[in-house]
Order: sequence, then C-alpha cells, then structure tokens
Amino acid sequence: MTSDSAPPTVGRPRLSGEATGSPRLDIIREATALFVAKGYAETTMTEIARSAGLRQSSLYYWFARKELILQTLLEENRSSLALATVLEAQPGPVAPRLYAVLHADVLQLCSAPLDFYEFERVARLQPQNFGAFFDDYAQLHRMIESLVRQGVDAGEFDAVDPADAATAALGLNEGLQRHYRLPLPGVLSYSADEVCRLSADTTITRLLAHRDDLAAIRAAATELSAGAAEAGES
Amino acid sequence: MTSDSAPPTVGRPRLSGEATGSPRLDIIREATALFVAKGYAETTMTEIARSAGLRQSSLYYWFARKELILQTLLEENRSSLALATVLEAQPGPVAPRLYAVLHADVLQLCSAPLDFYEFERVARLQPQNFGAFFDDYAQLHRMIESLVRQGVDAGEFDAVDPADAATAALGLNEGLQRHYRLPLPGVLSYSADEVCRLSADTTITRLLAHRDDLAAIRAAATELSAGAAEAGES
DNA sequence: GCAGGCTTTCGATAACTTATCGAAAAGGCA
DNA sequence: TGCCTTTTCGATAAGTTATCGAAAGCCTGC
Repeated sequence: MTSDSAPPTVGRPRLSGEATGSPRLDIIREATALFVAKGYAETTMTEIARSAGLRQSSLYYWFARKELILQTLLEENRSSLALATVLEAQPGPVAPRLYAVLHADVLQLCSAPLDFYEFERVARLQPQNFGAFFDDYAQLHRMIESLVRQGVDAGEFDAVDPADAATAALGLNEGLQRHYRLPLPGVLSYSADEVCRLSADTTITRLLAHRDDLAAIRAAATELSAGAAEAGES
Repeated sequence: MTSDSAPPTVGRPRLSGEATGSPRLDIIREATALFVAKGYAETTMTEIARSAGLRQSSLYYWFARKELILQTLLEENRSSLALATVLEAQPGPVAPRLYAVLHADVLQLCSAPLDFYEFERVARLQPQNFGAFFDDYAQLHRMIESLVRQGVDAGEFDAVDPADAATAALGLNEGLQRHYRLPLPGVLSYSADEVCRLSADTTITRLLAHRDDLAAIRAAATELSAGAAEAGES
C-alpha cells in the first residue's frame, strides 16, 4: 500500500478509468465532502466508493473499517488544545487568555467536517481507536479549569468552582456548535463567527467580576491568538 | 388492534407463552429500558421483540416503523414548555421565573429516556412525523427570549440581545444534559440535580445586572415551580 | 356445532448495510 | 517467459429495517 500523492502505476486497473491522485487522499477528500453534506451515519461506503471512483469492496483495501476514514480525516481533533496549553502557562490577565481559548475551540468545532456529538458517538463505540480524542478532551478541560482558577485567585473572576465552570464552558461551546451546524427550524441560525463570539462572550461575562471592558478583552484575545499562531509557526 | 391494558384474548397465540399485559404497553416499556441502556440507534427491533416476548416481524403489527415507538414514548417532548408559558405571562421579577424555566427544562432533558441530540437526529430524518417537536422547540425559544426581554427592559438583566441569550441558554441546557447522560472519561460526572443547578445558575448569573442574591432567586424559583404545578393540577 | 370473519402472530423474504475473501489484472523484475 | 507484488473486483456472509401472505386462535351468526 503506497502513500504517494500520484496515482499508482501497479495493480489491477479500475473499471472506471484511472485515479487522478493518491487513492487514499481521494477517498479522504470525497468522504469529507459527504460527511459534511450528510453526516457520518447517513453516508454509506458505497457512496464514498462511487465518489472516489472505485468499488465498495475496494475501499477496504485502503481503510479496513469505515471509522478509520473518520479517524484519519479528524486526526487533529480539538487542536485548540495547543493554544490552550500555551495560554494557560502565560502570565498576564486571565480573561483575554480564556476568551481566546474558548473562541478558538468553538471555531474549530464549527470548522470540523462533522458534528462534535456525532464524532463523539463514533469514538464512544470504538474507544480503543479514539483514545487520543478522550485524552485531548480531558486535557482541554483541565486547561480551562486552570485558567478559571487563575482568574478566581486573582480576583478577576467570580468565586466559582473552576471544574464546574470548565464543564459549563465546554458544554456551551458544544451546544452552540450544534446550533450553528444544524439550526432548528423556527430558530434563527448563526454564522460560525457569530456562535464563536456568542459562546465566548457568554462564558466570560458570566465569570467576570467587573464587566466593564468586554470589547477590550476581545481585542486582547485576538492579539493573543495571533501571537500564539506566530510562535507556533516559527 | 386493541389498546387495553390486559393481554388480548383473540389472535394467534405467541410461541413464547402469553403476554402479561397490553402488547403495546409492553413494547413501549421494554423499548424504553433498552433506549435508556443503549441508545436508539444501537437498539434493534429484534432486541425489543425478544424483551417484549414476540418475534421481530410481529412488532410491526403494533408499530409500523421503529421511529413510531420512539415518537410514542416521547410524546410529551419538552413539556417544560407548559411551565414556560405560564411563567412568561406572570408578573413579578424575571430572574426567578427564568430560573424555574431553565431548571425544569434541564431536568426534563435529563429525565428523558434518550439523549436530546439523538432524539433530534431521528426527528430531523422524519420531519413529517415530528413536527410537534420542532414547534415546541421554537415556542420554548420564544418564551425564554420574551423572559430575557422582560428582564432587560426592567433593568434586572444586562442589556443583551434576547434571541442570542435564549439560544445560549438552550444550547447550554442541551450541552450539559449530554454531559450528565454520557460523561466523558477523565471529566467528572454530575447528577441530574447538579447539572440542572449548574446550567440555570450559569445562565442567570450571566444575565443578572446585580448578582447579590442567587440563593434567593433559587428559592423563589422553587416556589414558582411548585405553585405552577398546583395550578396545573387543579 | 360449525362456517366464516376478525385479531394477532409467525416465517420467509426483500432491500440495504458493513465487512471478508479469493480471484483477477496489471506492472516490475529475475 | 514466468513469478511476485500491488491494487481492484465480484461474490458473499451476517446484520439491519420493513413487507407480505399464511397460520392460529377466538368470536359471532345461524
């Protein structure tokens, strides 16, 4: 099984002409489009195969199980954890750091090809293959909990329980990504930017001891995100 | 097709002895237990049939499709709408009324036999059969939006956008019921009462202009719920 | 008492799903 | 030329929801 980006030169030819690129990447690309359009459970291996230009059984040469396609195309699940790890250890006021983490998390959830809860459902059915997902989630929870604790200790935040606040913040993030992704009829829908701001605004406002300068916190959070991105690139 | 609570006296006898009660109610009871234990998608008609004491194909005499079982056992979806309708039109301070509505909504979500998002997924695949669900959801959203607007107008709440605040409140409710129902490994789990309080506390605290008396709001909300329940019974 | 109708259950089966397996069809290489 | 590797394919197993006609009892009218 080669992993090049060019179509293979060996092997039995396809009935539907030759592949345009690497079969593996073609499959991932077409599967991503189908998952975005219809969700994971409603997308069949036969449909993925037809889009990718081969037969259903041939898919299993590249991915032994359907969920391995999902696992591959979502390898960087919840990578906002990287930003959280950087900002959690950074000095300075807490609110902008937490705002940046929350905003980045919702943005990632909204940008993913699959609803968070549908992904979680698949992961829960195959815990042995998705251990990294659960580890990342627990660690993101700890990072947010730590940021809240810093804010409480500094008097910047209300005297809340940090673990509860982290659970509420993540629950709100996940619940709002769902509203963005699958808006219910009769309730107005939101853009990704709007839900990111709504979620981060809501959590931060609930925590702040003094609510005078939300706009300043937003601006500082944007700077922090940009700075962390530059540092990550260098 | 009879609807009594006694086992039928007519019809071909079952291979596995006679039924103990109404076949219809037996099926609903057994399906409920299975949905609670394994979820809807992971429960098969064969399992429901085995638990209810008949064969898979015989289920279709009582319920033409699997989702009709779900629809029947969840007929009062989101009945916290009744409390919201009463309290939305009631005079007096807003915070206790909104707290009571939010608390009751989370309690109902946590008490239901199925995860809200899994139910919503089934409803979305069969909108014609679940129109009442979407109507109820939209109306609950409007009730909460109205309560928030009342609070803002009275100066009791921050000057937020009522529609956004309602979306965030419902998103938090749904996200936290998920954390109650399916806790992720590595993150501590909550009881139903704890998530109800966490969700309502979080939303109300974010909205309140002055946060001095959350305990008093909780107490007043409890009284309002009890009063509305009594009025509903009489 | 029994013939026909009604109610309920059953077995067989269709259509669709994920997944497995051996065979087939090429290129590369001795 | 003949064999090995890579890739694809068709056939098929096992599981799912759902349909259909037949079977097996009661009940009613006569």
